[in-house]
Amino acid sequence: MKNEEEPKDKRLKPGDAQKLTMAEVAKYVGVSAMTVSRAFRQDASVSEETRKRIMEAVDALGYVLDLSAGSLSSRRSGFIAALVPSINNSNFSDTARGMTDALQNTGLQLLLGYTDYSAEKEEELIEAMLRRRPEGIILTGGSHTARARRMLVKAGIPVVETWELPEDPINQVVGFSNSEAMSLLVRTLAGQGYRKFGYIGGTTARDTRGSQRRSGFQKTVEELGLGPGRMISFGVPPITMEQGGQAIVSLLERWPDTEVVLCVSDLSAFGAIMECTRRGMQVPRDIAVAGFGDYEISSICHPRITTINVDCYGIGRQAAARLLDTLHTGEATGDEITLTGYKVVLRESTDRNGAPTA
Amino acid sequence: MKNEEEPKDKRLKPGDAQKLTMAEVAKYVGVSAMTVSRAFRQDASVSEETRKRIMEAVDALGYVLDLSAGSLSSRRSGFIAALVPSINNSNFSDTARGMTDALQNTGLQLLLGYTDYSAEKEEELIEAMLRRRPEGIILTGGSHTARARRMLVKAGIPVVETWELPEDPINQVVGFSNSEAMSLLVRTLAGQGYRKFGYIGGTTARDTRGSQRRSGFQKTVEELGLGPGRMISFGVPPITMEQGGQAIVSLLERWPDTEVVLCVSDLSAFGAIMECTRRGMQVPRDIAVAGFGDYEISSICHPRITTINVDCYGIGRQAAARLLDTLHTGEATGDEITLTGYKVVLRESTDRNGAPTA
DNA sequence: CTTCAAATTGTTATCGATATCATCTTGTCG
DNA sequence: CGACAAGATGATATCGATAACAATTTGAAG
Repeated sequence: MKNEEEPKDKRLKPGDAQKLTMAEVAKYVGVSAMTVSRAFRQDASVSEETRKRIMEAVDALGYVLDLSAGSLSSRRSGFIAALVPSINNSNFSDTARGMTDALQNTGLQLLLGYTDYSAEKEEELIEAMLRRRPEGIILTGGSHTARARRMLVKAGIPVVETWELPEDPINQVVGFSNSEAMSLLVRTLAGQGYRKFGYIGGTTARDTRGSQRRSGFQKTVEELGLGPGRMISFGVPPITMEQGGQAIVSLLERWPDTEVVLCVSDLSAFGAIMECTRRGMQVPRDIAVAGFGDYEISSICHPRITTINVDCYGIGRQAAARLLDTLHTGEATGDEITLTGYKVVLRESTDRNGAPTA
Repeated sequence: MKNEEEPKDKRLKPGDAQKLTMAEVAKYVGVSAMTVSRAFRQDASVSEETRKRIMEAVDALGYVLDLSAGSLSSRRSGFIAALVPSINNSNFSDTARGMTDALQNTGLQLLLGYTDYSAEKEEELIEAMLRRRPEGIILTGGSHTARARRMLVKAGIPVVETWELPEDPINQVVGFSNSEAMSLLVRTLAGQGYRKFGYIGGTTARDTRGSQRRSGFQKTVEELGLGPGRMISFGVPPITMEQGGQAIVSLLERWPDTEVVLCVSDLSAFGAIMECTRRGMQVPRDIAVAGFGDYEISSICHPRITTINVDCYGIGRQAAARLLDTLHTGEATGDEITLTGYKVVLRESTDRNGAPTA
């Protein structure tokens, strides 16, 4: 019944993939493979005329450079590895974009992985990445398994840790103190007269930045003599918008007189605010809420959310830039800490003068 | 002044990166390199005892497999390339996650790139990706430059186009009709009694899924005899939340009696709703709004947003699964179209019975 | 005690580019 | 005009693993 005669035009013919090599391009042009190789790099010495002829042949034949072969002999993979906790989080995808942009036109390509906030997953990924012999690696945070650290050091490539200030950096750092940033937010709000502070975050273990924010909160509230903060832990980090909503409900059940609630991220803050609105409470009139991260949503939603703006994109961009520096200067730069900025963005959700809308 | 005697403990010593090779591991254990190579693959025939000894040596020496060398000789790169328009968009990052998950434990790694909704950027990226000799490639959408198509066909690897149903597929497709999905939404809302439809989208050219949604809207509104839709184009796609807000303002200025506004995505719908709220209009009492994509925000915000739920994660997962199939069956599978589901999710933002809150 | 198949390990060639050094032009300058 | 530097190109070895085939060992069956 099968009609073998049907036109198999578009079908993938195995033979189609004529493995074209540089040597064949070279033969076609009448030069050596080495010259073709040179023609692909701008620095190399090939006469303009030859390069032009070669490029025409490349076009005509449809040759595509094979970097896996190239990187073996040149001992340069052309990869930069980057690990982020999650890519569905726009803070981190902004960071990834910053890295991609910084690597533009450098001949380096980003090899991206998601750790899912897990140090074990990170360890696995680090090994998987190192097998590709990246020329540098960018990590999120400073908590790694012992084996991960060992592999990184042994790899002998520059490492940049981001988004935090690790106590014991492996190499370079591009980030900020999450604890101090949260502290600043607490002080700012306390300066506006708030006294009864609540906090919503995930159950602590996995998300180190989250726990740093939490401890910054706790420490500062106590320093200000405002007693122990009212802490709610809800769900495995990263906590969702929905969990933010659930969390604020339990927080207010337990401590109904809370004046302002700080959240580990804008996403949970947003969920919290929406849940309050839905329950007929007005933010900030009845309860003030603040987030962390300055996600797009926070400047758009109603009421707009007070938050800490973090230079996510800049973290990625600078991390990649530091790496490039180190690669160029021959890795002698040593370790540095590059601090990235953050700032409190006061918006409607903590406005002391009450009702968000008219 | 420089103290050369300082302990350079953590500093990157160039010599640290003792290029360990398989041969050295082999010598250490007293076997051949080939046996070490075998020990790394589960299928290969190595006695358990030998494998154990080798793995202990690998651990002791800190050897990490070099896949760039491996892929050259095995002619299998272990890469799957994937191009998405943007990674800051959670719909696409869900798709990326679906692909990553599907590739788990297959020994294949995702090589991810962002096209920024540009066919030229896509062409560049396709070339960059092909230089790594991926074993398959996943694209978003069906619009590619002529050269991109040529390169893809020539590469002789399976190609999966996603998120749309291209008229002339290169190879396999995993997606749905954006136009029909939008059409379904229009019909559903018309069925609820809405008559005066508005539409908010980006200026069309770049985002092909966006323009398909737009044309689905326009066609259906006319088919239903509701006259030409009221269309506002605002900003270069992907349009932001903020642009959604600006767009609905101009739409309502021009056609104040509009009953329901459909938006190219939930993000613009959200921005539109928030802007309305801010201006004292109630959604859906004064104006109904619907989105597209069922982003997390839409089920959390207030009012909750009516939208089209798309199986973003499933698109990624199935695209990768199709690719794996094709790779296993030796590429003979030929072309197929895998339809992914979508459904209308009716929520408060288009509720005919009025006021969102009590 | 053979014999032969299966299991285990080794040897050699090779993947496709690039580093390195060698060769050959060309042109400038004393 | 000779010498030498700069520019362009080529020949060969090599990067570090794996494919393919060969060799050896082991064990079960006859």
